[in-house]
Amino acid sequence: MKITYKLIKEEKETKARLGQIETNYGTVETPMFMPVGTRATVKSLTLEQVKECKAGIILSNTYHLWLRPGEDIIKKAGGLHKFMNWNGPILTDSGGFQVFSLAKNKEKDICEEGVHFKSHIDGKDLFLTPEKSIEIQNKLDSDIAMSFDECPPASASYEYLKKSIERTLRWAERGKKVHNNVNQALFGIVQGGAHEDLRKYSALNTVKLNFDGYSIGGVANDGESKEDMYKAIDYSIPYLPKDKVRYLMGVGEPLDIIEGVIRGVDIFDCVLPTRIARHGQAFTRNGKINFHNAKYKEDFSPIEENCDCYTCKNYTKSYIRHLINTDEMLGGSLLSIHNIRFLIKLTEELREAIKNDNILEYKNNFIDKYNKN
RNA sequence: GCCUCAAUAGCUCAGUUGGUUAGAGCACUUGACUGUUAAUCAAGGGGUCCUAGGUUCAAGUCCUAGUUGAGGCG
Repeated sequence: MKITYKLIKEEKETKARLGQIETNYGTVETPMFMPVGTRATVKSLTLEQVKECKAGIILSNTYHLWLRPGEDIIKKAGGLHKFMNWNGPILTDSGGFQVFSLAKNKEKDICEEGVHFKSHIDGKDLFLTPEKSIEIQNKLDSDIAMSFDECPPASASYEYLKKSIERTLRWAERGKKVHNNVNQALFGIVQGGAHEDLRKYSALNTVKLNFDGYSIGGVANDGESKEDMYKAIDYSIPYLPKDKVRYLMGVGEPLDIIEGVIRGVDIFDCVLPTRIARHGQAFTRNGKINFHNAKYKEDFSPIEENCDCYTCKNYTKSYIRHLINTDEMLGGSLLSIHNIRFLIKLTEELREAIKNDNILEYKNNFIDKYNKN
């Protein structure tokens, strides 16, 4: 069966909502943060560790798995779940995001049929189409597949974005036509930068195609402002059906997740927790901290006193600083665990705040501490 | 004892026929990262160019002596 979304409760003063996604690999609660495992691995972590962070759905990526090891090998392995040994739900991104940045000449390389680009591995000429992306995802057998979209930044011109959302709609329809995995949901993606009319148009017409869930794409892209990101959400959400999942792609920072939830988003994904971890930084209630900083040399307290993650229960800042400072792999792993758990815990607390109808109060308290630094 | 070579940032080293304010990598101190081409990228601080003389308009660079180190010959 495909996933089903159940709306449980809407928060009193905001658009935040509590929900459940039932999948073939278990039921997860929303709002929820999904760790990213682009190449069928959440970088530097075992899936036992990811599970211990209480992750529900994890992400993987069509473009990267298409190139290596190839979707046929994963199909032979029995699908992505078996291949990577993850018995929870998986969402695969379509590759649209990767391919957009790989296309050198946006006007020429991105055409009606699909996107021409060179492999980032060997420079080989490649061509990815909406049909191909869905076919690959069908074989990968993820629980949620994403439509192949064009992902231009909010800074793109109005004219460009207008043409782009039209084409993305046609791509969405084409992908839906070839989609044939009965155990896999397919999501549509709303684009349109920070323009109200474009977002509305894109949302209404994507919903017309009747997908199993809807994403807001093209945000947190190319240094766009927070205001533009929030606009993109606000301009899209009103046109999305209440009985389907809403996914804000690529977000994000703790404050953006809170703002997203308040605006009616259910699920999020982001590379930040694992990337900044490998770069030596950690999320905390008092803002991000950087383990390259000398002040942690003799700090024998955990990253956060009350954090329930494996890292905080077992290691000190001093030790983590030492690992980061000496380029030891374990440093990135321990910080990844903390950061993923931090964002997942954040969404757990947001769910609690929705139940208690006090999410704005929660937000204000959070921001107070987070920005104090 | 003699000969050769070397000595430049904390470390390892570039530095042209003498010619602006002596550079790099690493280390150090910081910053950035939002559907991962990223264990990445960027910035900053840091110099008695072994010492003392000399030549020259001008010396890290040439000359002399010394110091320290490496190697060679006795």
